[in-house]
Amino acid sequence: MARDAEWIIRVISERGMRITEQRRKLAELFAGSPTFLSPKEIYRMMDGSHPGLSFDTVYRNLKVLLTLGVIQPYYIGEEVKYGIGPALPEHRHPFICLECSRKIELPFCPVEAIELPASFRMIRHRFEVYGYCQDCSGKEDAALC
Amino acid sequence: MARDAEWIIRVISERGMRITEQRRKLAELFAGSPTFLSPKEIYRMMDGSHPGLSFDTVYRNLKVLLTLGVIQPYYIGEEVKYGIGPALPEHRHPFICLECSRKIELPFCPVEAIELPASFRMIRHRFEVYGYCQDCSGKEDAALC
DNA sequence: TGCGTAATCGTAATATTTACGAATTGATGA
DNA sequence: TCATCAATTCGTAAATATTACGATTACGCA
Repeated sequence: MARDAEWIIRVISERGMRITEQRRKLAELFAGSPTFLSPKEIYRMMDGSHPGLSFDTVYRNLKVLLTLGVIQPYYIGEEVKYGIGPALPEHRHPFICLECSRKIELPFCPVEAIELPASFRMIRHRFEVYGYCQDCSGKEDAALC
Repeated sequence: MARDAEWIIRVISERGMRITEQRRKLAELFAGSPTFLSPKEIYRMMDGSHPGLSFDTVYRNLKVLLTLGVIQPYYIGEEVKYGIGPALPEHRHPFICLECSRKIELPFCPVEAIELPASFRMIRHRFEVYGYCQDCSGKEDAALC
């Protein structure tokens, strides 16, 4: 299932929502952009093909795409930007209890927010957190890091 | 060097800036809070002891503390919050090139933004990113993840 | 092609952050 | 201790970002 503009359009349509010119353009923007996009950037990029575009339309449709799981927010610097789908295939990172070895899946991946210089290419990563789980809290500290 | 209110006050003073009642209160807030604080939360917590407090004062002093390296911003959910110093002793995580094994230090630590349930305690973590560096980009993709 | 309603526009309201002159107050030296 | 002066704060407003809403438009369906 390629994550292109048509995929986005199909997702919107399958959920019973209408395909407007604005949403089609938005899908093309997200599918074609190599960078994450802020609402203001999206507004500027859409205003060319849709003069008189309302900010309401941009924000409303961003929420639609978020709800549908088509895009995700990334908090870069001090602003919120949006990008198509998860950056990598779905996966989880573990929280590992030093006492009971219980493994709990963390609900996020730090790589989603990473910005490397353009010339670098990220292929894979490893992220593990160690500590004491709910049941084992209260044990003595281990050496930090 | 304990990271308490007096430490913050000392840092401000050593840089030749004045110790005002507002800054003293701000230092106590950051030193005493178990959570990160948003500007609005800070304003509300300070307004009790300083009626008529100006937002300008809050934002200006947040910038002062940021510049001094006393606090750091964390982007939690959709808002910016601030917390005292780095969460852990200073350390770096590596970007490792799959081609030339070059190790580049990443300028951030994902743990800074982690929010675990209150009953969990994080002791240490591991974060490594693998890919192709500036010089080795253009090689074929490896299997993702 | 015509209908019903979801979506958009245009505008304004709300929230957040920054800016600035007048007044205040902390730090310094006599 | 007191006077001085500039850094800091206050009070208010401007700038920016986000959300809200009635009137209008246009998409999807029969």
